[in-house]
Amino acid sequence: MRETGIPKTYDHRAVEGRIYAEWERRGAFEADPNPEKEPYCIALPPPNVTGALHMGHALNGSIQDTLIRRARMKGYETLWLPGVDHASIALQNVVERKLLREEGKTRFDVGREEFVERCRVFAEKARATILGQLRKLGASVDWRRLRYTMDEGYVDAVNTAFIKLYEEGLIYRGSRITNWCPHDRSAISDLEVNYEEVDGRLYGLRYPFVDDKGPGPDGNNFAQAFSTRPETMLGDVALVVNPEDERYKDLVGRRVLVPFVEREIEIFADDYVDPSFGTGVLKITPAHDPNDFEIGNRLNLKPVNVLNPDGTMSSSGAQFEGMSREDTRKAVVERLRERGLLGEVKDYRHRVGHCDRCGTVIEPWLSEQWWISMRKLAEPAREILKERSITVYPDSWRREMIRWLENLHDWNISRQLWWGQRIPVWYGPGGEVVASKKSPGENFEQDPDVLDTWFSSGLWPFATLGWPEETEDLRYFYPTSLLSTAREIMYLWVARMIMNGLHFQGDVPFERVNVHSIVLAEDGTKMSKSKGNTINPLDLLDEYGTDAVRFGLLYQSSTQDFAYSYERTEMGQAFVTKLWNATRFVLGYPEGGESDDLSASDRWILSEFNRTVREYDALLAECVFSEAMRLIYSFTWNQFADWFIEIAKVAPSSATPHVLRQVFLGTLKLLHPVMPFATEEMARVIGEDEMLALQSFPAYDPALEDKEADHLLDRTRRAVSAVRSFRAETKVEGELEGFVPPGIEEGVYAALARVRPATPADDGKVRASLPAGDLVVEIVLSEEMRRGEIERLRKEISRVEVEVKRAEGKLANEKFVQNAPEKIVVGEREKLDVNSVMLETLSRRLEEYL
RNA sequence: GGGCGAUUAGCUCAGGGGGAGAGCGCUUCCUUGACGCGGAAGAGGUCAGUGGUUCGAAUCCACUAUCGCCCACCA
Repeated sequence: MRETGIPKTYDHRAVEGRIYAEWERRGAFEADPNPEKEPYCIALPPPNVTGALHMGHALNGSIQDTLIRRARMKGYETLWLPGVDHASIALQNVVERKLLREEGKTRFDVGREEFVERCRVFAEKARATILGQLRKLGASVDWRRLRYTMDEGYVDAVNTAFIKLYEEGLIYRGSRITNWCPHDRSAISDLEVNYEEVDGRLYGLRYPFVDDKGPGPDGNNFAQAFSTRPETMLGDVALVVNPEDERYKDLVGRRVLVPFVEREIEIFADDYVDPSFGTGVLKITPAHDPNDFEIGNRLNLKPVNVLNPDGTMSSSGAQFEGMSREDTRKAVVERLRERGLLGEVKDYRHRVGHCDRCGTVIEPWLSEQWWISMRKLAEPAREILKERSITVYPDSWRREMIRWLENLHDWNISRQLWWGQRIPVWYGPGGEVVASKKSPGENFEQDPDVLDTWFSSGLWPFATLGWPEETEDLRYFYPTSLLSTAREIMYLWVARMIMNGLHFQGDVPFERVNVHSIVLAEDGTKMSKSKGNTINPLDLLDEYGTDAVRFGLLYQSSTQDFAYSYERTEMGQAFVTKLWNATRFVLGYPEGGESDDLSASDRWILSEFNRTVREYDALLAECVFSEAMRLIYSFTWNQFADWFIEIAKVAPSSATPHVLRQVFLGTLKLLHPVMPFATEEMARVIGEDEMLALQSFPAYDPALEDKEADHLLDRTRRAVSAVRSFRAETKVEGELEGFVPPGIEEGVYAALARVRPATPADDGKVRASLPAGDLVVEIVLSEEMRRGEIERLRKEISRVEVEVKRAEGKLANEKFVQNAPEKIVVGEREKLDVNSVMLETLSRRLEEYL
């Protein structure tokens, strides 16, 4: 064995940067329309420019890069298109918090122009960070095509989409109840509201009668309703009871007074009211509750909006004007108590909406907003999913999206935020409303609002390829091949991309969707900054090496969420080391030319490798990463390293040097998509001239399948293991003598089991009979070992007896023989035969020794 | 209130009608000329519970328990 002079462990820090630079220098990741090749394209889900990448990004990056590199090696014109998202509301919140923390100012203190500039600067910085992290991760994206949702071209696509939808009547302006965030002073969509259980109270509110019909049916001179938000009573415009409610027949049509605002309102009947809830009387506040809004519409009542955009009481709030909604609640309750108008107050656990971005309690609030009418857009998307024109892994998410598409409401897309794409609508001096990219004339004012950030990202798969221009890129790469994403944005983003793709491009945005796991903290809970249990992927990449982290993540990745495990990363690291040492072995192994003189071992490893190629590739194609990792790991470690390398040391053929190198290089190629840096370096070390990234992926070759060699090596390895086992149990040292079992590779067996062939002179000596599946290995023993051998035989016999009985029992069952598949029955018969012979052999041996 | 998923070795998790798997941890042995981030040999599990379907169930079905996650306008 030659001295290789190669360090004993692989040093990722010394390798990764150099190799990434080399890939870039070679233009390895660049893709352009090429009529001679099939396209394969993934549009990277653009990370938000709000900070740094997290573990989810690391996982999804690993997944996408693995698929992309595999496709590239398989000969596709492969484009991974990178980009980042301006993240309107999220970034605005981040910058606002920073402003408050560092300067004690709000966005209103600095003004819109200055604030937007600060957002821009922040975004620039975050973007640089993120792109650096993608490089660290080894992402093989085409950097020339980097897109940003605030790029001029992208904004133009956004405006085009808006104007088109507006002209088609699918975008409209309307005054409705929206989810209002008083902190952001903006409307948000239904999907941006998180409902959380909170311990609240249910307050009994009494409305004194102001007509002359005397007390109510319960003898009181007031009607009582319950509310969790007593301050909203200032906006009450009616009370409502159920028309079927016998108790309140006489209440309908009577008039009561809303305290404080001293407004007289009427009691109506409406089916919506649940008589069993509270008193069965419902207060109607159309400006602050979506149900009330509808009931108010039915009753033709004008809403009274009592809140300002910042959550304080408006001028309609009488004496409470200017107070916060929280203070108003306390004050209203107190004043009611003083006036004897407060009924029961009960503890009440209920769900309250919070702003997804800032956590503020959402106020249902009547305001004028831009909406997209969803019904017409959703229908084609639903059809496409129903007919499985998009494959979704796992399929349950396809059904979930269908369900969502069947029940969705119109989408509020205007935001009263500052950071984002301005709505391309202009208001003229004469009340004109014009949707246009540019000002339609003098004295026109552009709508001050910006678009929901998901409106722009919904165009991602085609806007990144040049849309609305009919570019060559768009024609060649659209629809993209696959979208890989976390499930938390299936509705926010994925479903909308499908709708938009079908609407604007007339085709699906991607052929397949991979819904990946969520990476949880080590304790199985969600990672969150506030809990302080986040793991920074960059730290991991630095400590363990990118390839180890990628392998660990893919090994854990399935359709289930998983708790991040350092063990898996350590496993990846150990795997890299194992490969590195195999590299050193291959490098130091004697060279040999091509030879046809293949041994059974050579043929076996080629056959085994070939089968691995087929299965591994199929698993990756179906996004079954965890199983693919298990398979390639076990081939590399348990077949190639544990057996073939050991055989190559002791029983090589003239072809072995070539086979060893061929299989090892093939393994590096299989692993390259997953562990790009280390495999690239190893290939270089063993003398490959061309970078792996530019080489082709191993293809399955039926000619390499070799059942005979598989069978032979299977028997040989069992025989070797049986002897090793025997040695460990009996603690015999040194070389053994034994009879060579039939149908095995004699040289391999003798060398690895360290068994010298017995001679005819040994025929009469004491032997150990070692069962090894369907063969028996016989070892010559010294006379003094006879006693121990008797014990060992008894144990073996009782074990084999159980096997025989089990098989006999099964085969004696007529129903089993009749109903079980032929294969199973035959298998059972074979087991019975093998074990019967074994039992006979062992029993005979035992008798001889007794 | 609906829906989806999970419950498998001490730990973290794969698997998915025909003798229970991996990594880590544990035990014994091995400084063999790729590798102690290693090698060899082991120990360890009525696959949450109860019923059912089946010749056969950890696997399919129903229910129960526990834990997650989505969705929903009951004040």
